[in-house]
Amino acid sequence: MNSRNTKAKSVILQLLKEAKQALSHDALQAALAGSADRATIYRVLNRFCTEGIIHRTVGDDGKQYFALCVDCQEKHHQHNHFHFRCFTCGKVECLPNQIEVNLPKGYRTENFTGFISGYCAACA
Amino acid sequence: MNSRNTKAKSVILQLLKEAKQALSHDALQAALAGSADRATIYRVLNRFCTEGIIHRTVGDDGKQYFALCVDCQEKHHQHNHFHFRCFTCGKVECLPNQIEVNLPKGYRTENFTGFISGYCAACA
DNA sequence: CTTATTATTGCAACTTAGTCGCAATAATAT
DNA sequence: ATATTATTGCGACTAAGTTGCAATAATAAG
Ligand SMILES: [Mn+2]
Ligand SMILES: [Mn+2]
Ligand SMILES: [Zn+2]
Ligand SMILES: [Zn+2]
Repeated sequence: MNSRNTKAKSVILQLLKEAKQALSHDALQAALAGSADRATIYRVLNRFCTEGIIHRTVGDDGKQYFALCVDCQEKHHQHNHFHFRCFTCGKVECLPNQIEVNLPKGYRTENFTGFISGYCAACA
Repeated sequence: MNSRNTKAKSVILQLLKEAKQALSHDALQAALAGSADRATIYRVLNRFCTEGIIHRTVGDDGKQYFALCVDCQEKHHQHNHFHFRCFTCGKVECLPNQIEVNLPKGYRTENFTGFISGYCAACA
């Protein structure tokens, strides 16, 4: 008996699908309008992350943002892309380009976070 | 009557100079060993940032890290570099290479954050 | 040196983001 | 229909960072 289908899970996943951008916990909570508990939302998001169907990035505002995995295969995840947050409209989007970073000899990457904030084309 | 020389400011600056890496608030607080208040440390760091003598980066642990500006001119700051945090020894270092990110047409960068965590050569 | 001005500090209260224990609920397997 | 246990809701908790306010002390002025 592994994963179960629940209201909270399907609604949160649906919201992430529709959004086509990264969402923060509080954005989801607002969209859920009381239909799921605060802690539940956190737990569902964390579960989705470990299951590999969404990925997490930490913004320069110190908040976590979650987005669907798009170019990821079941086994091989590719998350070395930047995220852009617009100060004005607040949206956080995954930028398409994968980034290469030269690490010093012997260093091993476990987690990549790229985050740029500023003004999007519509708001600039 | 602009900026004043205080104990807290000079000690914190000294610690950042000696460290040769990025330090978190709590690392500084521990090093200060009670010689400066929690809030004071935060305020000094924020002041240093706006004065442009240090720069701030937000880690994938959600914490802020502060490091001296090295390649920065008075007017032109260059902070488009990644930072590396080692899970084992905990150090956070500024990586030398400046990074270019292709933004969509019309986007304006205000803030760049690059953060990689994993294991450094000594700890891997 | 003495006094006045005000940048800076210490302290406590507060906010926000996220986690966790535990009992109740409900999805699934039998 | 029943048993199992993943998931939820609630509340308490932690950690990071900010802010108001009165006290302190660095510097400028006399
Ligand atoms: Mn992915
Ligand atoms: Mn700098
Ligand atoms: Zn925008
Ligand atoms: Zn290390």
